[in-house]
Amino acid sequence: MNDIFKTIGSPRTLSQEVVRTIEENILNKKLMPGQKLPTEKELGEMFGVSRTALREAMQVLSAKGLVSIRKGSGIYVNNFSELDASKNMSLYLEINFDEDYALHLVELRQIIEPHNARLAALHHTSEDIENLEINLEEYSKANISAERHAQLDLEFHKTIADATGNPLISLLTTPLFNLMPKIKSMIVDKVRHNIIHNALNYHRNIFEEIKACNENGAYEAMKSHLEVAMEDTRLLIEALKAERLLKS
Amino acid sequence: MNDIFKTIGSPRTLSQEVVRTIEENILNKKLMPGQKLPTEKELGEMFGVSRTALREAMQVLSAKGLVSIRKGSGIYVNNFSELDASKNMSLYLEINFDEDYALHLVELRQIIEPHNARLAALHHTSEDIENLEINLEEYSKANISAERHAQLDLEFHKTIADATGNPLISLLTTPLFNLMPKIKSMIVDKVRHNIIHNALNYHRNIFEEIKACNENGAYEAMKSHLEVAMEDTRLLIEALKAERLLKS
DNA sequence: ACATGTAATATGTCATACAAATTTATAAGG
DNA sequence: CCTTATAAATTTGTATGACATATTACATGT
Repeated sequence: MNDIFKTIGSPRTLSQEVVRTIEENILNKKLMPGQKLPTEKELGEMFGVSRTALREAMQVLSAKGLVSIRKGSGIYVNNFSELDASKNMSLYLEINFDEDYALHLVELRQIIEPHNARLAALHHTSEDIENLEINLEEYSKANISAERHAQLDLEFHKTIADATGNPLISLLTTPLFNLMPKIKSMIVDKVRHNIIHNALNYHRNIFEEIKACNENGAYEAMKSHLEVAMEDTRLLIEALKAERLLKS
Repeated sequence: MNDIFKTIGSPRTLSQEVVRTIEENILNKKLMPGQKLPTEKELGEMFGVSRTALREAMQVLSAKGLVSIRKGSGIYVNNFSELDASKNMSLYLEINFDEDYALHLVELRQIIEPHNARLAALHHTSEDIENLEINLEEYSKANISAERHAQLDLEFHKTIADATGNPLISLLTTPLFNLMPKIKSMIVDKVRHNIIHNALNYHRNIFEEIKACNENGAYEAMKSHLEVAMEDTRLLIEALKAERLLKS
């Protein structure tokens, strides 16, 4: 008699129920990546719902990245990728982005990234070194756009995160790094324009220390790099505040 | 003449196109939280798609947490919450969880959490202190279940992450903390059972340092706490390996 | 054995109908 | 005039049937 009021506030729809069930089965490894699901018609009959409701569930699962739907072929359990996992996080950061976030971002980078450099010095593969070399080579060219520079900057730091050998680090930092171009373009606009060549020297130092497997050196090199980034960000915030004062 | 073969490989469905459009409008602040969208019928006419296709799009947006759909009422732009942003990340970690992840998790916690304690010592509010006190009080009781203990442990660390005043920190660490109960229960099972009271003393130390606004003390207290956690995790991995050897 | 065209299969889209929950309008009573 | 109860209109939830379109499987002819 305790469940009289139970259903109130939780009247889940049929499609949500189907989503939950499939999700559980993927979590329990009863559905494995690559596996083909029954057809929409069959699934509908199995769950006792119409094709309409079932399709809505499948669209949701597809958007989450849990299944991939191929027209004319069928529905397959997906290899849930890191990209799928971090997509919504990146979207959240973009929607809620403001200038305070820029400071919070650098603060967090100052905490994590020196350790990334340290771990990369310990665990990097030859492939990681190659990727960093390729990155630096293009980064040092004079005739590339500011957008490309920002992209290369981002990828430099991502590559180091990958080189730590800790997949959780690259997973969690990816959404953070994705904010960098937006902030960097603001800094270039409002504060100074020579920021690019400044970063190049720091990147070279970090790379050399990582390549030399010098964990302390890599740690300190990254730390110095981010201190400049923090200073630039502080200047940006001040510039934005001054701009607002002038307007009002 | 270069775009003859352009469309191949990107035949997005109508509902995906609708999702993308609404998402962009939310990102551009043209759609604000709380705002009511037109009815499904009207939206369908505006986009030139059937109600079926439009509904599939809305279900996807609802699952992502961007809109909330109220039966009989309408569809409203949602306040995209931190929970929505981190949900998929947590799911990814659960699906791909294995014993190596436990080590990677502690490694990352060792990097971030001492700084959390340090920042919490600097920026905590009186409410943060109250929450930690309530947590410790229940945590010290003898007659609560192991599951509840794990939950309180998790919340203790989450509260400190909130107390840093850096929303990015709590956002990014939440999915990590959500893995803790799973790992803790494994440690209690396989390694030792007195882990609970051990953690209590460390938690008390950390709390006192934070409350006293002692940033270095808080940093060191958290560091010590996590060194124990790392040791326990190493023991767990060894125990699991030994178990597998016996079986084979 | 291979290439090609055709049939069968599966997802994508639309239209219509009705159920169920909410909101709005209406009417009754004080 | 205000409150309340009832009814009507609105809106999302679900089901069914139909057809379009992409893929796959098969059969056919050489």
